Amino acid sequence: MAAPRVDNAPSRREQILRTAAGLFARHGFHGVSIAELGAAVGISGPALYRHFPGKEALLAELLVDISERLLAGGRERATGEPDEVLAALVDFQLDFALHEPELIVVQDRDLDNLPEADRRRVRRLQRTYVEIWVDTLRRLHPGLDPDAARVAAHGTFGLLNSTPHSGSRAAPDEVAGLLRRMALTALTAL
Amino acid sequence: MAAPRVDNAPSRREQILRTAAGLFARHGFHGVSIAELGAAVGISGPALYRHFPGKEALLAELLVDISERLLAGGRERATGEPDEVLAALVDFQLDFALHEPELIVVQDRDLDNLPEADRRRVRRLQRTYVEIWVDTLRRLHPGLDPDAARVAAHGTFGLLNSTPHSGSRAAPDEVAGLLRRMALTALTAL
DNA sequence: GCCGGGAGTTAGCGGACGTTAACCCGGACA
DNA sequence: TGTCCGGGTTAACGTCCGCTAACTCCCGGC
Repeated sequence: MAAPRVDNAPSRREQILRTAAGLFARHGFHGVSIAELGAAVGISGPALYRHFPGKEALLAELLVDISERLLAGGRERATGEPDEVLAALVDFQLDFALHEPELIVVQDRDLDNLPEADRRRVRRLQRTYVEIWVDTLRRLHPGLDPDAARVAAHGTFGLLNSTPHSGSRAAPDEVAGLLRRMALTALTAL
Repeated sequence: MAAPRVDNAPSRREQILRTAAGLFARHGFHGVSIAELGAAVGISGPALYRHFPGKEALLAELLVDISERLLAGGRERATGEPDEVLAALVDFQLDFALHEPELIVVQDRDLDNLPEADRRRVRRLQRTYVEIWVDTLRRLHPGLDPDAARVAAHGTFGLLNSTPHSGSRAAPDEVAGLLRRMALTALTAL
């Protein structure tokens, strides 16, 4: 009975997750109460426990889902000529950052509010995703130091993920084009 | 039992601020209790109120100080040929990010845990700092759209500030060199 | 027409946290 | 030498929060 219902539209659950992402992004995990979250989806307080075993579990589901989606997206684009792979990875990460900025924010803000087990799992997923970037960069620039590649990858994430912070009201595709160009240009400096 | 006051020893206040920065960076503002913070500096709990009127005031002092230092550093380097100014700004921001990663983290993680007044003040300082970058970029690339310049500036911050997230144990000056090169290269893509 | 269970409600518990109160103590100095 | 006072202590208060309990209601299947 505790088995997850794999129905095709548990809309409440998803609504809660989406709303939680927004609130956590704005106020931080500890800055959002169960009651507030409930109110934000139109139910109140303890009703959330009909859908999630607890607040931490909710955060865990959010973060695991994000990192799994990033990893899956990365894997889909990992094969081929390194320059094309890199371009695809940049576009993918950029798309994610532009379309779901809350998730980007939550992921690096509240990672350590997770219980140990989930945190380790998320870290593992993230590390694997980064390794795709590292491998691609090293295929493109043979002899590049792995640590340097890792620094470059994280730097590129910072660049591409900067849109949530800049709160730019400029036209989204111009922002996208600019950041893509900056990222690809930066990565020629290796 | 109080240690004899050595002149250049950091005062209690400073010790508290420094320690708070580290703890806030690791666990977030709401994730650190007054008692924990007190314990971390060797006193316990309410003694902090001898030095600060409250927890929020402590955070405010941290954040205002950070953004004032950034702005001051930016202003010092703002005059001269735009390419040289830009290089100096990159080096400055990079230095800050490498030497005080906790402050970088706290600044964009806990900004909205500030009381209104302080938050507005910090935002203002930050905006002014960004404008130095924007002006420099537009002097370097005449006709560059101001919004685009702003996006580019924030992107560069993201790139340069990525070191706290990457937790790289690579040699610091190699990291610095790599990120500086990436940033300056990226900014040629405008 | 019953009835079983998913989904919601309010009441309440226990613990943590920020803050205040009341007290203490050691040293600088008139 | 007596007195202030800065900086520390512990106790306690009030609030908020996560979570549980107990109850209600709607609705689909037999």
